[in-house]
Amino acid sequence: MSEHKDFLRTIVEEDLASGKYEEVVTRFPPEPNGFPHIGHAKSICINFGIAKAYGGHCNLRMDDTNPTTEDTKYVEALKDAVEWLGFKWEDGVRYTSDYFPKLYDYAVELIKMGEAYVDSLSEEEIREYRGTVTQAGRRSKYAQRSVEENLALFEQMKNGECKEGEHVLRAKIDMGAANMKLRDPLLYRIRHAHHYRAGDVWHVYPMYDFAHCLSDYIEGITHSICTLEFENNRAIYDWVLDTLGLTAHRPYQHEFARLGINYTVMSKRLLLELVKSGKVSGWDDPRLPTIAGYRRRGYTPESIIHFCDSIGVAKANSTVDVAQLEFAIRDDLNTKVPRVMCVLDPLKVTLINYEGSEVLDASYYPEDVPKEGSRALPFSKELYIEREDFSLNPPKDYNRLTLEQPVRLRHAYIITCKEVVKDAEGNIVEIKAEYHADSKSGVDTSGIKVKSAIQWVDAATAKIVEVRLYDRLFQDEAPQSLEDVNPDSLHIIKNALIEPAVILDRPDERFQFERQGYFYADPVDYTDQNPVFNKIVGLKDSWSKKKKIDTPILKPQVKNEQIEGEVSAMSVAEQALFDRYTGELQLNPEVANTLARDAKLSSFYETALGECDSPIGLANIIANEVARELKEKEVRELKFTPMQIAQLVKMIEDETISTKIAKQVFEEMVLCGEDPTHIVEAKGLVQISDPAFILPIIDEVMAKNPDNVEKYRAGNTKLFGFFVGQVLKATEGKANPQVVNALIEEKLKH
RNA sequence: UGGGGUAUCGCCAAGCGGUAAGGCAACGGUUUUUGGUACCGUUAUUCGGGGGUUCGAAUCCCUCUACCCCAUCCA
Repeated sequence: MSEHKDFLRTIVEEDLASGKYEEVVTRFPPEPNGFPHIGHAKSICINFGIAKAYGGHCNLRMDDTNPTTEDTKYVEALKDAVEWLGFKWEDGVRYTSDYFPKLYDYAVELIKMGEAYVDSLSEEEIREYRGTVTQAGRRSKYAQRSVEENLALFEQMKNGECKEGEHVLRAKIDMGAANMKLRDPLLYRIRHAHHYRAGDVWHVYPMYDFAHCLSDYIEGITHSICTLEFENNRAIYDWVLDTLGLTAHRPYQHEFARLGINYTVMSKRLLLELVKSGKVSGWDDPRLPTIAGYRRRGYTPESIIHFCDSIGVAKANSTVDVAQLEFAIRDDLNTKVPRVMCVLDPLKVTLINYEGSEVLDASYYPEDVPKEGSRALPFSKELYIEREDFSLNPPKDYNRLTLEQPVRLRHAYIITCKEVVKDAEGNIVEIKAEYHADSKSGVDTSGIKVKSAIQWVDAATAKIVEVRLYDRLFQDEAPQSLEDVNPDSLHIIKNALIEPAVILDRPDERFQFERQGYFYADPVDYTDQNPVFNKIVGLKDSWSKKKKIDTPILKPQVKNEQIEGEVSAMSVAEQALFDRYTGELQLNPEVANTLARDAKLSSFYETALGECDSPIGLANIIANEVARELKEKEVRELKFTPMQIAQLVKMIEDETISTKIAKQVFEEMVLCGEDPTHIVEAKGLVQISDPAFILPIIDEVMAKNPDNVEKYRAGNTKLFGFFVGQVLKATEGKANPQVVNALIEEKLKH
């Protein structure tokens, strides 16, 4: 993690520091109705990570309130994912279904309080009564049922005496609420379904909005962290807990943006479609962004965690470039994994001047990886190299084998091409080459300069392996449907050749096939008879990139033009005020506009005007500073009065205080409502304009930052603000900024 | 369209009135028996647009724009 804290950690730290909670308790609450994907990994890292970082704990809870979609196989997958990532949950796995009895009791309590009712409208009617985003809904006539009737009905619902859809339990909140979620949300619905865990005892099941907040409360959760789409639900979350009076040590919900990655999909629906349609082999298909998929592909838990840490946590919807994920796995594997040689597309090479065979000792790790180990590498007359590593008509900057250009066989000798053998169609089928006996790796005395070293295998001892190459599953950067799948996302090479140590010694399960990428022995299909390797990720390849640059694609640089919308017209009264402000009072039109359009502001202004005859100064501070305070408050809720603002403005006008100090004083007034004159007096905030006092401070600042002085004099005039800021800070804001500016300018000249 | 959110480099993302962090990507260069790694350097006079307040604004005020979420008996 970088030094900065994300907003969630900032909140947690504040809550801990203020004593709101003694210990942080979080939870990861998936619904067991699908396989977890890397978006869940982000949530896991956040929830478990925060708990760990602040010495608290995190629960794993299955949010299983919908019996028709949930299944044990998903809870297993969820547990696996958390475990594989290396996190530990507190005690056993929790289940919302375990709280069903408690939840039922809370519902009964709400009914008794008159805060919930049994509604018997049909599903369509409920929808209709809910209204639309612009129109208020209307309440069902059943909302008038008595507490007794509601109690009896709810009991019948629980006992299975009602049909599905016949009744629901709803909270009695507000059918006209602007927040649609608050229009008497459903709390319970009837389901005569078998619950994978609770069995058949229940006939009513709680809805998310009712169950989740209470489950959090029951578990003593402090910070209930979820994704952005639940922002509107927070109002119900708070309503339920507050209405039930569960306010003592209650949790609060905080939302962050879910993870998106380009060229893939994260929606449960699309993932399920992919699996069901057979476009992928299963939930653990290595092309899928599921945890099981990444795991099978060969990603390490460390790489996933580092990735999640690297992308940050914020509230802006965003799509992370898949390159960032690929970086995380390369970066992790680079220092961990042995290097071996594998030839994917073999081209035979016969060494015409070599006889017999030998065994080379080759290190598994390059010099820059601090790990030890080597393997025996057989070498003889017949070898295979990668077809790509030989060229008859080499492009510019081609570093590999050509008719004229020798190349080193990694860990072995330098070879020179002598003859190219072609078949009837003109395809190259074999290279006849000479090796240089005095060029053996490590004891090279040949003096031959080569431009690169290439991988190879010994024909006699190489093993045949299956290699599965994966490309992005979708061809569209932001795929919308299965239409966008990449038809070419899987390439299976049945006859790749690999050096024997990989198969015989099995020094690891992940390897770097030199110059190609990182590969993983498939945990499912690998057998001794048919070894299978999955390509995790390729190496960075600046060569193939370079070749592509020959045909540069010029993106048309279209800058979206901003459309200026129309400002709504002022009412007659507002217009009259505006005219007076700009005319008689000489206010800036913008300030006048702000004041005139806001009744709270204009009345505040009018009152203050009676106390002080500097209309412009008053208007500025009211339209800017006071406006902020009045955004979510009424005038009577303010601690300060128009008269006090008038006093403040007077002090600015007679230069007792600078505008900077005025801001400070204002902050104080907002909090305590004291007279500005008192605040100024108590804190000694009188402005200092005497150069004799300021000059030494400037000297000090300049002496402390000689490099910045130099930079400024070299032309970095942006640093001017830095110096002013430093001097102001040193005087706790009391120095007259205008005087400081003038003095610094003078000082910095030479 | 009511309400709730969000906008800082190609992609993430710090910043909370005083020098526009960092990572990924890209581009140069050095080292290299992996066209890998590592290392060095370059890449935002500008923060969605326009105004305003201020000595000083990405940060405060006004306003406009764009995008996301909400009208499942899903979570």
